Amino acid sequence: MTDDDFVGMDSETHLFRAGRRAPPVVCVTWARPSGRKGIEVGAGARRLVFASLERALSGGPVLAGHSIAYDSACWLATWPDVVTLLFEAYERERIVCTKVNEKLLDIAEGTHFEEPGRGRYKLGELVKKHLGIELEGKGTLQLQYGELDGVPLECWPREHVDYAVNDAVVVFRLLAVQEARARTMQYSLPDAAFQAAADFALFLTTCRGVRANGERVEALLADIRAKKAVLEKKLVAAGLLRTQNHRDGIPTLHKSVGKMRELVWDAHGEDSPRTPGGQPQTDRVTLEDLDDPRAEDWNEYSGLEKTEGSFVLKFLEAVSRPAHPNYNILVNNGRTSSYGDEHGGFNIQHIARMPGIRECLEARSGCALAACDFDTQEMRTWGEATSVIVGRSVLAERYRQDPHFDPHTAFAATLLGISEEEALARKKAGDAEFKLWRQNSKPGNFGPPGGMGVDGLIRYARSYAGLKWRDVENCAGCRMGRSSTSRDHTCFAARVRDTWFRQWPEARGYFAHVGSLTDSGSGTQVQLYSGRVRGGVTFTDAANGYFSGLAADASKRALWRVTRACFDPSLASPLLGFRPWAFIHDEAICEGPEERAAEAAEEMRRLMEAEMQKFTPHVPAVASPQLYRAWSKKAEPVRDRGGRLIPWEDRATAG
DNA sequence: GGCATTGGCGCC
DNA sequence: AAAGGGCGCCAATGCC
Repeated sequence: MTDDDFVGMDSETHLFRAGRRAPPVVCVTWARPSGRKGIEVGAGARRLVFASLERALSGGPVLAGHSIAYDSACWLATWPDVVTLLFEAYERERIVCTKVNEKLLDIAEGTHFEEPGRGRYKLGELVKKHLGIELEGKGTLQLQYGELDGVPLECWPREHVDYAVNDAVVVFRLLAVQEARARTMQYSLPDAAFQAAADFALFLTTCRGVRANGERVEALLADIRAKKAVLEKKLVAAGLLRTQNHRDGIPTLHKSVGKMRELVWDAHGEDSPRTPGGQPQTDRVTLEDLDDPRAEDWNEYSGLEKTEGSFVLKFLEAVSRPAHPNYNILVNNGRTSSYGDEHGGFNIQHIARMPGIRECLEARSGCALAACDFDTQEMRTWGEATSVIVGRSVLAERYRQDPHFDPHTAFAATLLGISEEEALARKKAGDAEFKLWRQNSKPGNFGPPGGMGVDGLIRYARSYAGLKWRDVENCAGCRMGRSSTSRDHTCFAARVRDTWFRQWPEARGYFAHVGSLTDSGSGTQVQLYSGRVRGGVTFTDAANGYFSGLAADASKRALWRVTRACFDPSLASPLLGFRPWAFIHDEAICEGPEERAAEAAEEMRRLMEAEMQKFTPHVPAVASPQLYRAWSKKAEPVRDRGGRLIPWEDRATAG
């Protein structure tokens, strides 16, 4: 590695806090492989950043940093006019991140995992692991740079200068180790710079943060607590809730899982469904089968506890100041993840869809949320994957014939033994029975592509929100009915799976290929188009990987395009001034002035479809925009007479 | 008592 | 031959 290849960079900043996740820059350091290095503050730091980006764009060294998305966001916050240069540098793959690289390499090796809260990918940990160096000053010196802002460099304590410069030095030393690792694996990290760009986009999303409506949160909390109080009386009487003295002396109620296990055992004995650890299972589906009011109360109580603890209490903190959901750019299958922290952040990718929950989060005053999600994204990417791997895909052909093809209606028609024309007519007429069949056919389309078997399909169908196969009547040859148990579903599930294989004949060839990858138990998968590698995959990992990873790549590209349009004035996009607000796998949501939101959402659709189309050349890409003030899963696109999008209003919470 | 693991469950 | 995957988080329990 020479000075022409890379320059390691790092920034020290003021402390971040709620509402300021990208604080002002205090100093910027740089280091070259040859040993040259330096530190700049104030106007010098600004000149360094601009010059480094300009050089990178004109064939000079690529900028490398650890979590450089953070540095980039701080540069942008401190010097807003760096925006076009910065986005252009990311776009042209002139910025890379050693944290992203490390994850990509670990995933390729099959050794990627994250120990919760352990910071396995922090600079200090990686430097210790790969360079055998213990970095001094993390958590102490690092927190003191705010006090040095404005102080001339010659007055800085030596250790503060050395600490900052050293971070830039270890970055390119780490990069050298990563390049060597990549060489041994014969892996060129083809999407490293792109993942770094998407990481920047996601960090900007975190910076924006989300606000909650205090009245809605309070009302929801009161409602939950009232419902809990009613159930508590009954569950205490049944011995399923016990009081325990907390150490501060306040007695609190706790569920007695042991007692619940006894009820399951009483009902099923040796035949009880078991957890992997061998205990009688107490999940929702098992308890529903008990047909015991105590178990019903338990299920309802558990749901309320989950809603209160995981969602509503988090929203409470977002009432008086923004909360900042965090994102992780890369997990094993190529997707992102989201997580909470001690600063009031939370995992925004698992907020319940149940009406009333998401609605607590809303746009700031004068703003609307412009949202756009991909239509049946993973069905389309499976169609793409089978087109490429098998050479022919009925599913892809159907999408090409009709970009708005509905695979669930088609599959339900086959299951029911009726024609697609009749199915479509019944769907259009609002036929309730057909609607139920369509809903019940979804697990059949979602599960089997990932290699799901009959038992798995039953479990999936029974836990699928708002769906119960026991409600499917008239299943010839089955004993399906209101009192059916999980075993009675086997016949239906087997029929669903067989029908699925007939519906999409490309499935045989797909699984043959996936099986050949993993013949020896585990194998290596190369992602279509992006070339990202994942090692140590099992059959089901690989079966899922092709379509979920492809969808993830497309969605991240789409988010990048949307984010750049929001920030970079040189694009003069209708999205300019809007800010990405959330990213939920197949959906992007931006926040911005209500009066421009319609055009913004339409532009999101255009950009997202264009990006997705690059990843599914055999299948048309379709995305749907919509507007709302409060987040909701119930929302639908609403247009005025002129066809212009207007914000969707929830009848339940309007007024 | 505090930390680690398990079971369950929310999302896609 | 057969085979859902990916997360993060909470409460209860297990363990030292």
